Amino acid sequence: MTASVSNNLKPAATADQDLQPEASKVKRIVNKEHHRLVLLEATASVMVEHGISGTTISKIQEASGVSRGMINLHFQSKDNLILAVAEHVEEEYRRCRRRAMEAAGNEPLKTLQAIIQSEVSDTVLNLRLTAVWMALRSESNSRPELLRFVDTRDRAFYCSVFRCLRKYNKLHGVDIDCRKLTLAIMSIAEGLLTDYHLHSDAFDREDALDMCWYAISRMVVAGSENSRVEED
Amino acid sequence: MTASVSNNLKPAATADQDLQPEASKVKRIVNKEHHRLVLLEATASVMVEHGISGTTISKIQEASGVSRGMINLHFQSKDNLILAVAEHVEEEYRRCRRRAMEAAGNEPLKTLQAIIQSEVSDTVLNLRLTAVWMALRSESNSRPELLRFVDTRDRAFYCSVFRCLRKYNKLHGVDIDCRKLTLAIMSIAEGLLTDYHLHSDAFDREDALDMCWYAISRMVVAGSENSRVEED
DNA sequence: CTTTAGAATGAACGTATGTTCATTCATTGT
DNA sequence: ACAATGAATGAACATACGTTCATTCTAAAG
Repeated sequence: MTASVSNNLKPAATADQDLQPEASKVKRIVNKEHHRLVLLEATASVMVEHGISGTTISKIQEASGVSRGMINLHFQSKDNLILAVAEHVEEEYRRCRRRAMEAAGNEPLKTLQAIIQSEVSDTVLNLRLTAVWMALRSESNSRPELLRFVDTRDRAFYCSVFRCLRKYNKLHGVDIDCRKLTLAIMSIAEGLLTDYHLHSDAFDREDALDMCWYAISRMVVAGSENSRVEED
Repeated sequence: MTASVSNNLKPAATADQDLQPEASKVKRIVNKEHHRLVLLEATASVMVEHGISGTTISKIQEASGVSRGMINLHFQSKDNLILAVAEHVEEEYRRCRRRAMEAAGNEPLKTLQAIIQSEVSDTVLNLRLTAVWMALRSESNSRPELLRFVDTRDRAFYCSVFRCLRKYNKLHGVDIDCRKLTLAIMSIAEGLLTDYHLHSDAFDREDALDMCWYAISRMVVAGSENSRVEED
């Protein structure tokens, strides 16, 4: 992560070598970082396949191909490794959602649709992410430090949905309860995640998106004029 | 469970003893059954407190107070015990929901409200049930036999909600998509369960019910006349 | 080429796991 | 009161767990 930042500085640093004694160790650091990632990915895979109770050092070693001692060398302990996996997977998810929110325009319902679409897409609803999340969530009662990586009450998510609804209110002169509907929408998204986890084979993404958007558009347009939201 | 059924038959059976040789073993069976329940409850408690990966024979022994060997005597193996806990907790949940559905009248929205109310009540949303469910769900990928006890796609739940909406359609001459809204309602309920699990302390039951019912009533009444559902 | 720093290894260790089974204990039937 | 039945016990066992650390390997510096 931080290694690649100082990577391209190396050729320029010839005059004062004493000031950058670390710059030449780049390749090693990159290698180390590479192994770190291999371990994180392997651990996630083991968690998906064997659940948290089946995630052992031996299985991780087998899946990653690196030696037994590497785990403690990189992460100090297995618990720490699990924590790092949580961090790793959560960042992946966060990055994906941020991209979806940026891509949307400033038409509130369009933005909302983009958010929902992203939430149902295979960048969020996939075996790896859902399985790891469920595993971490089930452990978060006994390991509270895991909670923040798999939370249902993400402020950023809440805010972006809330803003869409508030904007919609102003634009159409209506008065829907933005807080309640935001929570409802977040709840639906959470429900879909659980459903996907338990039925990844039978899960129909389009169908889910359809259901989701039907529900949302009904919640949003209710009471106001019967202006339907089906634009495209 | 089955033991208490034949319990009160014992005094009457004096004429033909040969036909009921089992009737006298009642007290023993009751004792055995009692220990079975103690083990199930203790295991559930350990799962809540330590997660599935922290649920060990030693901890169960400590929590239940019975001897180490009892677990294999009653359940053959630890895996089997976990399965029995799944069965046990799921039955508890199912019984509670059935009661809620029976209590409701035949006014569709009233029935729907009763179902939702039950789903948010402390008989469903409580530490024990949610924690055990989450633990089992996280393991259901590697142990598919657990799925049926913690499924998101419960047919009985689906049907009862669906019927309410269909009845509402007929009653008010509207044409909401019952399938989609049923799935949406189920999704919200699932989302609340996850949220409760991660925030049992901060969770506000009334607030959740409010949110839930606001969302549902908007979904249901949208497009039709602006007949509000706020009756009580 | 030689030296050196730090990454990588994996055998070894102590502990904890799930299971077994010879034994003890309590209840029932005679 | 006395066998007989089967539930309950817990020490003992083999295996698997997470962690350690003396050693080997490798890339950079002199």
